[in-house]
Amino acid sequence: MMVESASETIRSAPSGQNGVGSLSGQADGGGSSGGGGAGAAGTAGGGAGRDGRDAAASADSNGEMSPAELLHFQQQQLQVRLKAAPSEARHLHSALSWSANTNSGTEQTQALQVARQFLLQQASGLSSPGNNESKQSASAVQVPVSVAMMSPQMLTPQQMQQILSPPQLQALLQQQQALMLQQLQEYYKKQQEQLHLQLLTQQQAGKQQPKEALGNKQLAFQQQLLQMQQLQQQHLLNLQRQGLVSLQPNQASGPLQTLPQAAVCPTDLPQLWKGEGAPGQPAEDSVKQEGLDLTGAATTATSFAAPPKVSPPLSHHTLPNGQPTVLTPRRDSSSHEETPGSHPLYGHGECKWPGCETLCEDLGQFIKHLNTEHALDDRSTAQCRVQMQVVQQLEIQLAKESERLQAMMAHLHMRPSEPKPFSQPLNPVPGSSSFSKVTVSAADSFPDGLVHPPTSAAAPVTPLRPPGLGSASLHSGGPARRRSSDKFCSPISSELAQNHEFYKNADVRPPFTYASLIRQAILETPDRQLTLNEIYNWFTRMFAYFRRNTATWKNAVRHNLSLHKCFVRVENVKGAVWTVDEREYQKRRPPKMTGSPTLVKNMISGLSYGALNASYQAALAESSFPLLNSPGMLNPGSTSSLLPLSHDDVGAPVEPLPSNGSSSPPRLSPPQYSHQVQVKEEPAEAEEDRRPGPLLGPPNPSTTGPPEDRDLEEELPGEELS
DNA sequence: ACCGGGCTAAACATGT
DNA sequence: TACATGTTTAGCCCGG
Repeated sequence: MMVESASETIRSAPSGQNGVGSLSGQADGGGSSGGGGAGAAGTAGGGAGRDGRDAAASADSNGEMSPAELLHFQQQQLQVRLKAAPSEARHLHSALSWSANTNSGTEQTQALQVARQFLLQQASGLSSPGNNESKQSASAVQVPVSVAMMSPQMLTPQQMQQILSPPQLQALLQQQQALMLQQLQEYYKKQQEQLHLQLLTQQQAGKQQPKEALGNKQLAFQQQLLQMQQLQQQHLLNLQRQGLVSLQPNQASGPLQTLPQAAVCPTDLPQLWKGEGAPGQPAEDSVKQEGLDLTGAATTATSFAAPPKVSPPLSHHTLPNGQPTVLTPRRDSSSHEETPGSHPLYGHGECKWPGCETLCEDLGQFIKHLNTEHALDDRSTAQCRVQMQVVQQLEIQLAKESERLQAMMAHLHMRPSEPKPFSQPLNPVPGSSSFSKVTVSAADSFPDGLVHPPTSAAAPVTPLRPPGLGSASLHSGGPARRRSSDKFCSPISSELAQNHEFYKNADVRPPFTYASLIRQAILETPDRQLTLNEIYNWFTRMFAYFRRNTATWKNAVRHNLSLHKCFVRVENVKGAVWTVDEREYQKRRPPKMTGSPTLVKNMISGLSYGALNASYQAALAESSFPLLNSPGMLNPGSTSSLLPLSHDDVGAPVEPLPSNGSSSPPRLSPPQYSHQVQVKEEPAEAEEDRRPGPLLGPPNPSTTGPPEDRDLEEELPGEELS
């Protein structure tokens, strides 16, 4: 045992025990075990739905440049961005190509609009610039998501550490980064050519177009840019807050790392180009029109300032002259790649300053040039901003790609899981008996060792999807680990409902405590009572994880039933059944929550994400409440689409608290609880008694609501009790 | 360091 | 006797 417990923490030992599905195992009585059925189903997707579209940003940019210039600039921007941002490029590309084909002015405009829409959507999370608060919340939500997508880091470093060993962490991070970078780079290359063509065509078309149209487009793009900037900045901030950035301090090459820096110091931006530099020297492309880009930059700058603090208040402090001073221009180790003697803005004998290709014999000359031509003035500032935007685009793109990657991994991981990955790998090692280990194996199991690290990958991925997954799988590692989640778990029902398929098919240990699961099982039934065997069946039916290691978890179930007062054994005609005494159940945890400090804390965090954001998010991630139920439960519909958002904001913690319960449905009245308790002694009566209760009457006659609803209700009451 | 909650393992009692 | 069901106890881990 000792050994096992030790391993438990790590969760790596695969033990599977009698791997063979123990499903039937519980043959005896009740038997309704009915096969577990797996309905596969959709991966649900949850997928991030956050739709952006709101981006209201009103564009105001006053056209300070001529339409032609604007177009030019615009194209420039596009090019740059495209180079950097593959996926976006894709969209823009499609839009552009479309226009190119038609070659008609209007159509082009449409194409641009499409592109713009796309951009707006990307910036979705951002709300109207005018509203700081809303902006914040939005960003809060969004950031996490994207961050999560970016890598396994979605979990807080601590969590990761907890779950994985340092080497594992490293490997994961590197894997992820490498993947993403690769992806981006590849795409970038592909798109480069196409974009070139597209841009050319667009240019032609553009010339024929009325200037007004161009102006509009420009505005649109500017808006987009602004939004992007916001998004990115927020994102970066969050990254920093969450310490994610720190995680990958070294890798200088990828966009990933560039991002943080970029956000921090405009001067570093150029590096971005350098780094990618490969294909067509972006710098050159983007530059080509010095005059323009200045204007362009200027324009942007103006628009920038104009709108209500577009720039993220947090990171950037606006200087007196309106320039955003971005934190410190710290030259990080990474950037140093480029030899000490060199300068990030100097390469190939020329100045890499956007829009400036001035040739400089040597570094000294360059420095001189830099100080004279690119001194701290409005122009430079504006250019910086533009560059920042570019970087932001990249960031966004990266986030999107990451998201996609995650989704892909999740997808691949999940499906196969049923048939192959999960079950097989896990079982293999029957040797040990502790099932806890099994879980681990799941993670390891990723046979290919590919990216789809179910667990690892999944974790990050899941933020959206199999919410539980991330944490769950990870947590699966240790029994205890779960605990934390449990606190928030109360809304298990919703969680389960949403990830039902996932847990059903994935051999992931659910992030809930036995007690909560048992309760859930019982509450899901119409009469709210189950025999032990039925509980077993529920476990195996609902969780693939419990189809193995039966002995262990069954013992745990029994143990929990006996141990917790909240589970009441009722002698029934048929035998003994177990019921839940909500009052007791609520007492259990609420103690902490209800208490106040903690509770309040949680509440607050849940309500005002702004502040605790980072930590809170981390907590959420850990808790594995992906979707965060509370809202979801209430508004099932919304949930899915807003997953990310809801997830973040919703205060998971809140749910347990009845406080807001008021909003929710009626909830149980205290009396009901008592009913249940009573029930135990007189089963038959008890049942009847319950029904009277508005909510309870589940099954048949009186009441209606699905089990879940009841849960909610029940959960809420807790406070009162406490 | 302490405490409480949670998980696992086991021993033991009972009933079928 | 074997197994299911319950109850208890003990040890470990983790987070507050």
